[in-house]
Amino acid sequence: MNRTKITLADIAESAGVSPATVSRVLNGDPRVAVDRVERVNRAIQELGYSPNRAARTLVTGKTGLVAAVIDSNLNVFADPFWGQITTGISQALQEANFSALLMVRPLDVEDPSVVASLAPGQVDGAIFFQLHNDDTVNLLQDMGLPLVVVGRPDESSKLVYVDSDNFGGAVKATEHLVQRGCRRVATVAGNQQLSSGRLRLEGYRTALSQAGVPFDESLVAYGDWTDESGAAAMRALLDARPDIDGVFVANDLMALGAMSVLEERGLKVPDQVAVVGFDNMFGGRLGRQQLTTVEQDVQGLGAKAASMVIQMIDGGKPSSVVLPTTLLVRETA
Amino acid sequence: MNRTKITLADIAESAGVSPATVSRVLNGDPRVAVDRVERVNRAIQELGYSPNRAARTLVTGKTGLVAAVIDSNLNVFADPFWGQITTGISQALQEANFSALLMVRPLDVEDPSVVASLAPGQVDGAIFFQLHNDDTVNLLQDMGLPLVVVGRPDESSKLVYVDSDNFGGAVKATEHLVQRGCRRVATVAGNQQLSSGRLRLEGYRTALSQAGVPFDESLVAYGDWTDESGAAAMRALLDARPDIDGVFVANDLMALGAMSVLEERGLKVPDQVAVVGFDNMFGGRLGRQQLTTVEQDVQGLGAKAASMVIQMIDGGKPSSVVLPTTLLVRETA
DNA sequence: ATCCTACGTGAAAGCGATTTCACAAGGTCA
DNA sequence: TGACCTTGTGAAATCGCTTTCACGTAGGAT
Repeated sequence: MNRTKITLADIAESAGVSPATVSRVLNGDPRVAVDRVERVNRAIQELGYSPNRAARTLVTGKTGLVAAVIDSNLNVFADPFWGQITTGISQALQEANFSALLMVRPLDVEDPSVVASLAPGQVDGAIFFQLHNDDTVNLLQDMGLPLVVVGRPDESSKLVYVDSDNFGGAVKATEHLVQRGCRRVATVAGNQQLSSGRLRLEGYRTALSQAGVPFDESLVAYGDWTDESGAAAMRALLDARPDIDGVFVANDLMALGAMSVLEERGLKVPDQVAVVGFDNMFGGRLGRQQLTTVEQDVQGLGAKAASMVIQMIDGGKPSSVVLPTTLLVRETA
Repeated sequence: MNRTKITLADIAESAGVSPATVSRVLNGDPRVAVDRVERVNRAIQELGYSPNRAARTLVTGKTGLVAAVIDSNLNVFADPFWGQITTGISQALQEANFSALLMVRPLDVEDPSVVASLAPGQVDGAIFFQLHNDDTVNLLQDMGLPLVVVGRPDESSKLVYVDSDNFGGAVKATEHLVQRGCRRVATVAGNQQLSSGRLRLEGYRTALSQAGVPFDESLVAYGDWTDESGAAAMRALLDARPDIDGVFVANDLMALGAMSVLEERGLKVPDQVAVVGFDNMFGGRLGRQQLTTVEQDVQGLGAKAASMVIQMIDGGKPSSVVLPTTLLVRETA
């Protein structure tokens, strides 16, 4: 219940040394005599001192802060993805003695306040999520801000990113359906504005073409990641091609919708139509049957992003990373 | 691409005024002559200046930071709740010119690092989530840290909190089942370690007792919020009491599990057994049928928590708040 | 006219750390 | 023994901003 804040000077006095020495002890300078180190540490203990961040920041120029910036326009609200990745980020930063500053902002607008809060000296680095518009990010990068993007940006972009292997996961999922004997493998693709949506569709196409199956436009339908849209897409698919016997759905929530349509139509999963999802949401326990799906390590994604920013802060030049995804074969395919 | 940082002094020089005047303009001091205000603002624009936080913090003693502290022991990972509430917090803070500092830490252990990072001078306030152990929080409160808890703490606790009306929501859900004509209304209760779990169960009991229905232990089963546990609980319930014709399930995910069991047993929802959930997860679109459920305004919860902390920082003494919940009647009851 | 008040402004003193620089003491080498 | 390092320490400057204080200057009251 110590109301008055104690400063480094107090420690110095209490330990009978100079402030400089206390500072050295605090920063692990090896040149300080052992007995003094001990005296100082004891004083710190007794007085319950912890150094003032602002003061330290002011002189060193390092804030110890990394911003996690989320575009508030895309509705991450309902997606567990969001909680997982921030958890990963926060913990990784923490281990390196950084703190995570959370910013939920509309990034599509050219917003000077975002730039201002990330200007040199405000934070040491930043992690951006799934942006449509790279302008702000590029500007900040040009200003010298160490910065990593989660999700794949435009091809042309020079930004460093981390992403799950959406493409590879989709390939595995589709291959699995083919190997299982499916002859008419359809897909419910996700939002094509997002790289994850595009890459999962591309994986599907690639796997089929590698299996010697010509691409068939009528086997592709699009959703927007929600289960409703998955149901609608599945209906459209079945209406156009009743002979479908396998479907790769670009995320689990849409797979849930798709499966309810299959049931509606009296089609047995996986015997008549096999289903593979993506995300491993709720461990595949999302629907009535255990969903066969592709797992991505979302928390790992966050942790990786964090460690890469830290690397950049330390002057490193990490290159972009794609984390592996795993096919989990369960009941539906 | 301005590599060298510009300071307040640069602005002063460029505008031909003293640093003091620039500072006054920055802080909206009304005593500065209009023409000077304009000169200063122009200089700020031209040089692209934004004030250094650390320096400001150092002199004012205000960090502009509010910590959001989550117990990493409880698996918030998979729960969309988490993303929603932090979004609410972050946006509300932002509007008041505060930033959110994210800390995911094990709170059950007496962790000195948590206390240290929240010690006076490090942040202006803090928001805690769902804690089992109040010790750390109470300590920090005693140290004078403005602090709000999300979720209801122990009765004995003097902490200020925000919570959804779990009790009221459960009452409404149960009443709805009774009014609908259900005679044997069971419940699948959630984790009783958490206040939300306890209060939702209590709401169920209260509603029944108000309807003149005596409490029946055999109509209560417990889960741990997962759909698996919901399924297990539902099975136990049906085994013990095959005459159940309505069930209030303490969250939507468990309701999902419960409904799959009902279907397994060939029981029609809602005709033979009516089901009401809690949370309005994914807008009730979680299962095959549109789930009747209780909605809570999670983002509002976060926003409220944030505004209360800010109030406390400004010297106010806000009292705890319980936000209303709404019954959404859809297909399952 | 004289005095007082009010207003706008700038000089300068911090805020709490880090870090450079100089210095004293002791050890080494010739 | 004297010259030269090495090592540990403290004094003091510094980071960029806010804020007190004192100082003109102008207007109002007497």
